[in-house]
Amino acid sequence: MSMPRASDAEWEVLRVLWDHQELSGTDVVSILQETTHWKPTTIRTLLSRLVKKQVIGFRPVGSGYLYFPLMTQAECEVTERRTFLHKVYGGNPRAMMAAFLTEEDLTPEDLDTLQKLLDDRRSP
Amino acid sequence: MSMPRASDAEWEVLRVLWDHQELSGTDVVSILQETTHWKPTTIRTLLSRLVKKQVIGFRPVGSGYLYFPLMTQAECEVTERRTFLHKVYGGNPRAMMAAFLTEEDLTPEDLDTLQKLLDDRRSP
DNA sequence: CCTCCAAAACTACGTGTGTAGTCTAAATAT
DNA sequence: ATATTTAGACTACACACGTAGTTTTGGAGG
Repeated sequence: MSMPRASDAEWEVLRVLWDHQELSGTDVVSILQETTHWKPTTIRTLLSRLVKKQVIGFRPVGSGYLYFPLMTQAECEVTERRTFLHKVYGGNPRAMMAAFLTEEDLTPEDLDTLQKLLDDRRSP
Repeated sequence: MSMPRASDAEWEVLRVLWDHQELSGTDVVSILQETTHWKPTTIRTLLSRLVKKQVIGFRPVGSGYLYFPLMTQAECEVTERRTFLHKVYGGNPRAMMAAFLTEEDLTPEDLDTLQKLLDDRRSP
């Protein structure tokens, strides 16, 4: 029915899998230990929860498994955006964009990029 | 220290208080019962939790209390934006804006509005 | 084969959240 | 003054999450 959601910590794990396509649990652990303080068991718990939510899958390879994403980053982003947009801006993307534009720190380059995107969007 | 966060359900309650400045618990209940299926006790639980988090305050008036926001909607939005931005876009607002611009449904009017905001932002 | 280690599985625990029931004290109606 | 309704306080409970310890098991080495 409804799209599964990944928690903050799970999202970190997902990022690693999106970057590598397919990894053994052990590899996921090593990679995440470079950037977090999580214990290996913590990381494995997160992997299991993602499997249960069917956001990632795994297949046996020799001994052990390889884990891989079942949902693309873009798909997960959509879910998060919708959730956020609904919660904070009542589903109104204009209000949200306005808030980001007027209140977040954007560099001149950011603004240039946006202008380009906007141009593309407006003149097909 | 760190900004308190309001959950999804709590945010609904907050919206009501932001819209009315100050309301009795009973009024909050009536208002929310028009738009949700929540039982009065549920709504009161949410009010209590918001008080505990110090996102709203209350003062006695006659019998009963009046509840009022301690944080503005803008302040709470900032917290949520930061959280979302960090979780999904690694804190990169450009990536996020790009995603919204290219993938969310924006009407031509939305795009016009954005263009105006962008103009304001770019030419001081 | 038996022992030992690392990978995977299972269990755990405090806190937040959605959702509400129950109990008590105060206001209201008779 | 007493009975009744009700607002607010207190309690509950299942499930998500962050975070990890403990147990089991399947090879690796002797």
